[in-house]
Amino acid sequence: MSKMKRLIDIWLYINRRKAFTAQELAEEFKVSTRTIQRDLLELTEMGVPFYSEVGRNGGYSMLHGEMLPPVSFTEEETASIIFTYESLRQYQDIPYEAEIDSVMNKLLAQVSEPLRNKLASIQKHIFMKIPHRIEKTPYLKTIFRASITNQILFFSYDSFDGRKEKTAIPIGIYSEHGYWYFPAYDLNNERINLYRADRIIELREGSISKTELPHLKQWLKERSSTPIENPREIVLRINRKAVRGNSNPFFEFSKTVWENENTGILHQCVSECEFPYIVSLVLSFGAEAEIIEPSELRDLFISRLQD
Amino acid sequence: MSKMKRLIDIWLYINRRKAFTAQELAEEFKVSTRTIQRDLLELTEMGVPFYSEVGRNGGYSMLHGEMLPPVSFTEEETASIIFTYESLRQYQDIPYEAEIDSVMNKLLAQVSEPLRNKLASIQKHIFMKIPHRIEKTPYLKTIFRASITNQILFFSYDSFDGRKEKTAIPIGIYSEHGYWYFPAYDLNNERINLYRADRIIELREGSISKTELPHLKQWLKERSSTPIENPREIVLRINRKAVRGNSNPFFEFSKTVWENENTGILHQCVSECEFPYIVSLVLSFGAEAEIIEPSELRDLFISRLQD
DNA sequence: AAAATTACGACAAATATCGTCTTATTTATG
DNA sequence: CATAAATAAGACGATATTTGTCGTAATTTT
Repeated sequence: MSKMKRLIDIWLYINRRKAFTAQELAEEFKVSTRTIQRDLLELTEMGVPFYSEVGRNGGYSMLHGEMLPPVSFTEEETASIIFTYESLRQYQDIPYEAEIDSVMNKLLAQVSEPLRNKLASIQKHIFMKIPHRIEKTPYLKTIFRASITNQILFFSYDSFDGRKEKTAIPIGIYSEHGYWYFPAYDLNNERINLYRADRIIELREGSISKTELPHLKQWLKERSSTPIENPREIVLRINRKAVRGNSNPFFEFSKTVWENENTGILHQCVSECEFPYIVSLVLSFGAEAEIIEPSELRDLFISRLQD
Repeated sequence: MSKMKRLIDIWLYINRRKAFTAQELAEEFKVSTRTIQRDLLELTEMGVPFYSEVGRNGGYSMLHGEMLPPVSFTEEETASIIFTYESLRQYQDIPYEAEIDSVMNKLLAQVSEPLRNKLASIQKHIFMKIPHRIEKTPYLKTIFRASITNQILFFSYDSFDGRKEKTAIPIGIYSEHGYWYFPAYDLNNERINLYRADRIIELREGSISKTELPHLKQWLKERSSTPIENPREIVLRINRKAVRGNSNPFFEFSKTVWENENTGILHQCVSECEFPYIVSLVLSFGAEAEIIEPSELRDLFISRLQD
């Protein structure tokens, strides 16, 4: 086996354990410990991050969170990384902003001039429109990290009815309409509440907790599969053009039977507590929508109209 | 210089040019041409993509679109790639789906078990809520590629008033509310129109065009900086809670003076042609908002209410 | 036909690598 | 405080690899 191959194999091998000795590697790779020492010296010079402790019970240990073995991408794979990075750049705050920049530099640094231009031009041809938010979310990365490690966070929260002190373990972060939200297990009332990241005024990191918590995706899934309370069938008459111009997800899940060129009858099953929302929606359509059933919804609509 | 270092340097060197000869490299690296030939043979075996042409004016040329030189990332940088990939996964369709998978595999393949779990758990703690769309956009990548290379596309488009045949050059793609849009230079009417990617029924690729076109970001910028036509100052009285619960970007750019605990006066400058939209908005607030000025807007509101 | 180029085999010289041995140092353990 | 188990590193000869030179062949352009 060539030396070059062995060096890479040693690199891979030591990456898989957190500690190792020269002897161990010598047996694994069937060379003398002296050779291993020389190899390790060379890997150090190449920037592979480990340190040694001399003496009994000594040995080598990986420095964590450092360089991983090199990977080689194709042009299209590199393009995919640049594409996804550029897509997320529209957010005011995202975790890993610094890392995104350094990855970008590493990828672009070593390619040829024309390819660099080609890859850079990807950035000019992609955009994600998200609502622009002025609120800063400086704690986003801390929250995200805490959600992965189950870390307790103490924070002041600017809630609906004033500032409050919270002690909670985040279970993940998600974005919607340009805001970042994080459900977190509140240690005081022992349930999972939803917080908005930009409403944190001050934050302190606590210890790692052992509590078993669902992760974000489970939580979202459970939440969306909760059966509708007080389900009610509603029927609306709507104008085709109104629906077409509207990108409201309400229409995605409803069934519409078209009566003629312009109007149709829409059936949808919603919870009774969503009636006020439906009324707002129909109001915003003006003359282009009409409530047919149930009569309570009609009444609510009319009383709102009179207000 | 060790052979390993020279091989990597040659790799980097040849990536920066599209063609080279053995002699040229021999002079550059101060070794014999025979050694260079042997090095190139080895690089070929390692998958570095170039081919040779024998004879006078021959030499080596890079094959483009293959493997790039290896890069080594830190743990956090790897995490950032996984984070951004996972964020975009919510989209029904994105370009580079296959490449995203293969990058993911390459990155996860070589790390140690615990780190792999740690990186994989990133995926469980991040989510981007975007409106779920059922419409498929199979041509998205083709459109995106065409926008980079200035390629002409022929397509059938399901437009507002029926199916139409189009000949256009896309200048980029962007997403909004879960849909993908692409402005494209229409060769028939010689202007840039906006299309929605999922409304393409059939698509054929044409030749590369030489036309000088603005790219997406320029176009978006010009579009947003177009001065407001018929600017009008509007004044609303609104309820604080209503604004708080609403994530409408309309409120981001307006100035609100709070009269007391609950209500405030909002000033905003909008184009006259947006009046119908403002009326919808105020309607949807019901009793929680009131139009103060201008009187035309009030009248429009009242007439809409009567409808 | 000549020149420029890749392709590759053979062989000896140059260089690098490796194992063994050695010495020194550090640290934990009993 | 001696001992065992580690790293650290120098010296040196044996072995392995790399390199340069030379030679031959093939291909392509001029």
